Amino acid sequence: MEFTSLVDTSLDLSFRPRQKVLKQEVQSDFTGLSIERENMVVKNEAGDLLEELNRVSSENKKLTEMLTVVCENYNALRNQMMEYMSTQNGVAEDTSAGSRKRKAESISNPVNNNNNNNNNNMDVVHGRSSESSSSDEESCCKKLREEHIKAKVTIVSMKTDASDTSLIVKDGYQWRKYGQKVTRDNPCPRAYFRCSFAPGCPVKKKVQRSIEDQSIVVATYEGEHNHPQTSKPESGPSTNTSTASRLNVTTIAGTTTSVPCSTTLNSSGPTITLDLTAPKTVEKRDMKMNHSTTSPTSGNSIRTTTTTSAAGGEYQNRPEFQQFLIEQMATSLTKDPSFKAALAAAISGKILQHNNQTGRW
DNA sequence: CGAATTTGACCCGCGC
DNA sequence: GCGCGGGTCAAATTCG
Repeated sequence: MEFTSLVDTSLDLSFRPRQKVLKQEVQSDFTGLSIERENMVVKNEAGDLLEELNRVSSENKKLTEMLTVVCENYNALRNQMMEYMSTQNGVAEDTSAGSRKRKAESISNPVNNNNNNNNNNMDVVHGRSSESSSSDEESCCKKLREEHIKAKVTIVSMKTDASDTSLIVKDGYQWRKYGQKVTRDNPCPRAYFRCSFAPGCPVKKKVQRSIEDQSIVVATYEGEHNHPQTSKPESGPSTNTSTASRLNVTTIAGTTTSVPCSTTLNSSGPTITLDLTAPKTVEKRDMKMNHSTTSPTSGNSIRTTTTTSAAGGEYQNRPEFQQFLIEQMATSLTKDPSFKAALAAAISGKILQHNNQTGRW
């Protein structure tokens, strides 16, 4: 629902009419030829500019009022949407096991169905209930489901040996590989894993080497485990979603724009990479915080792409880190149209409130 | 021999 | 409507 993009709420507040006049004055002073006729032209222009200023001010006022209305509508709609989502969450979860059905599956025997995990069993059970719903509801639920899944996406990057092509990430959970694909944007194959420890565990992960640095493996986790961790990770921190919150691994909540500091390796923005295994290595140049020890088994260190980290607490106090963090936040906030709109609304609201109190404007 | 992995085929959403 | 590409399935193969 990108209706913020329908209305350009950005305001160019850098209106400086005086600048032009000053420029003219400076120019005439510079030439040293202050002709009377030129002064007349300047005076006339100043008058025009004053008029223009008044016109723009009134226009600005109108726009501010319109903006306030738009923001109010936006907030109202958003609240309605949130309410609707909360009421529909149960339904969305019911159908969250996926809607796709292969032709072969419909004619497959029960033995084949036994090979499927409980996900598919749930699919069968809930598929019936969703059949009764209308197509509109179905598509709506699908969108909500997608948003629901989106809210649980965690991206983790790990430093591994570039020669190691296994794409296996030892994160303490038991994964079953169910597919591999070469994607268009990255020549390195992407592997698809499903959590195989608990039959009904909906968590999936995609593992792919970074196109920029082949030694870095990017794992994308989708969903939340409904069971405890099977074993301790062999190296570095756990990269599952439950511990991800503790480690502040990049968790895409809702839309990517809501992440103040996007740290996906594929994104164009800078990356803070916390290597939680070597405390003394700091790559200052690209603000990569390395923190690595040697793994007892593989020797691979795990870098956790993150915004902040409990283990990286000492780095948070570093002025470079804080400055970088502030810059990142400022950048993402200024890029966010909804933030701009909210800010404009807040400012205009304050001004209007102040004017009402003082009776001026 | 059962479990895990590989891999080609299939499905489906999306852009043109 | 068609083609493309990402994601998934499931038969074949490998491994312990």
